[in-house]
Amino acid sequence: MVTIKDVAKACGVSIATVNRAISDKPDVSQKTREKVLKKIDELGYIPQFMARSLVSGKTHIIGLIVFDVMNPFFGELTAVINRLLRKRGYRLQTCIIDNSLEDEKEAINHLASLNVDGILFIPLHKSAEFASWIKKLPTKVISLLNELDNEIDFLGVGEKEAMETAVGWIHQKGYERLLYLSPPLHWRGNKNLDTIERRLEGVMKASEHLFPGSSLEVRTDEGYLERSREWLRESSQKSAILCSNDIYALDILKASREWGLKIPQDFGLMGFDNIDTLRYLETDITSVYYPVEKVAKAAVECLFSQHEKPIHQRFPTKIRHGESL
Amino acid sequence: MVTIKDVAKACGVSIATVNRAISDKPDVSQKTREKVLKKIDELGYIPQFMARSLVSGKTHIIGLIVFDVMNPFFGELTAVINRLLRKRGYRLQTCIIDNSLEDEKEAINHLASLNVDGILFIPLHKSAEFASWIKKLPTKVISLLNELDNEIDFLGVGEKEAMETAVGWIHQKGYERLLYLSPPLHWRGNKNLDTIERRLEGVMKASEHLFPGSSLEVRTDEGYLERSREWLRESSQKSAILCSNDIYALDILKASREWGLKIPQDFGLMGFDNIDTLRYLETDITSVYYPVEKVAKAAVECLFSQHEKPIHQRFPTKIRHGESL
DNA sequence: TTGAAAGCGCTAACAT
DNA sequence: ATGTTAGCGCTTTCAA
Repeated sequence: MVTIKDVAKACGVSIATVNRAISDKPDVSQKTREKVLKKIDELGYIPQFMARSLVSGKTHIIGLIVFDVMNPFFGELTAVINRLLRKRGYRLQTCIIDNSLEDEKEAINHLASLNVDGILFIPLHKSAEFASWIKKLPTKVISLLNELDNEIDFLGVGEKEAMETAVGWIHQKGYERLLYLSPPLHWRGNKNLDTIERRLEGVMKASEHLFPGSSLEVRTDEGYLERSREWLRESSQKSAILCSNDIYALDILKASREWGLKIPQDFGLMGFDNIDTLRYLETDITSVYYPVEKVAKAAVECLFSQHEKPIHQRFPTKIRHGESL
Repeated sequence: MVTIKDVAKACGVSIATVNRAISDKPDVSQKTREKVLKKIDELGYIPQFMARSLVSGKTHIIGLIVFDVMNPFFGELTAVINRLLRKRGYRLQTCIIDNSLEDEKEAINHLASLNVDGILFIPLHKSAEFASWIKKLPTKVISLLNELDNEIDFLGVGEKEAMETAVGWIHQKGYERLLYLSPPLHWRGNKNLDTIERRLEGVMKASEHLFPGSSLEVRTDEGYLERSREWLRESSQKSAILCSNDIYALDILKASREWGLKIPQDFGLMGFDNIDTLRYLETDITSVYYPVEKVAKAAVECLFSQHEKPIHQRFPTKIRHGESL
């Protein structure tokens, strides 16, 4: 490995001079600088980030932890954050955790140990111990989409209101019964993630009057496709399926073809996130638009702002009206 | 920041002892070890990765450079690579370059400077200078999907053969004319990327006999949607559009609805990559299956293998037959 | 079983 | 304009 020492030796100068030349310091003669830069190029010298950052204490890196890179929703979020950080002269280092709780902790730990200037992450689970562990970290941690704790900065959307609006809209369209598809509750014995909890709350609250009693069903387990089929068969009333994310909606759409059912003629369908993929479908699925750009922008601003009190910001969503209801 | 020194002081031992305790070295008394670990927990000490790696010279990090995180194809590739690396005790650090040539170089440079144990990347452009610059790096660099240079390790697929097979299949299905949609050629004055070049070659070669003369048209610019519409109008012969990637195919599919044309009744359509998104479409698009898993696996193996001669491996693709042809 | 000290590659303060 | 040196936080000999 070529070090600054090698360059210095090759140039017949001290390492301090080499450092001056590469750091654009003024106090080097033009001649020396050129000589040094030429040698650096010849030798293929690359300054070690590790050594540099050990001295400076800064990395200009922001860590991002993402648990799902297949869902284009997260791809979009990542892309936006990356762009905003680059503009500020920072780099984004993304860590993928494969829906694993152990990896989640490990990834945060790794980034903190890497001494990154901040960590953005989308929590995969919620627990009091996890939150207090995070609060003890020397690194600034911001949670996205899922609120973790009062004292941990958070950027997301008004989940409950989003669902209330969604249910209201479905009711307004004349639907008489509603099936809500949620991710599993209390996953691995943890508290429900913020989004799961609040979306469910929103659905329940709005349904109290709009879809009372058995006109609302909530389904949270893996067999939701079969159950959806059954549920649709059980009544001839006008029925709608509300999905807590677009992937579920896509699965239902796909299944509906096999079932020989038309949307919206045979039942209504609504998703959440409004992922880009929806554009390509023949059936224009109504979905809750998630303001990814706004959340990303606020997150990056939060990262660089000084604030005493923790930031908890929820942006409003809005319904993107399609043809599936 | 809490350092090993602080821990040592708090425990009344030397930093060497603290190090022994955290490094699972045998030569510490059980009592001391426990005391140290307890203090570490209390103080919230996190060993600095930078300092550690500066000493050891190892990072156990593999860098990955991706230029597009919105396309689920790359998401899938990333996820697979991540999983394989974790199994070997390595971490993946992903850098996103926003389709920018400057960022491409910068990202590689950053990872090399970070002293990662290897770099995987999907080249965004091809040039002799770029290749020789890469070869001078002290870090092992492996290119994926796009071959860069004879001496730089490469993993991908038989692009030319894939396209020959695709064209052959289209011909076999009775199509009489073919429109091939390729990404722009000689982007920003660079040599064509390997995939672009070879796919085009494959199309040309197979078409020589199967779609001679004006029965083949190649379109490479941005206005391909309008041109496709026109091209379809120009003849009543059985026509097929072959896309060099699924995103183009999705765009054509979407446009075809606006055009009031049915697939495959009015024209045939074929894509490349067989991205997961296709599953959700009503029209089951025929596409070339890209063996992502195999490529990822080979790439990771290449990373850890010692080999004198550069590795250049192309996996076979196969057609996933849908209903669009 | 423990401590002292060298040194990883670099930056920055201080000398010359 | 250039060189010398301390030290960033850690690991790893070498002594004790």
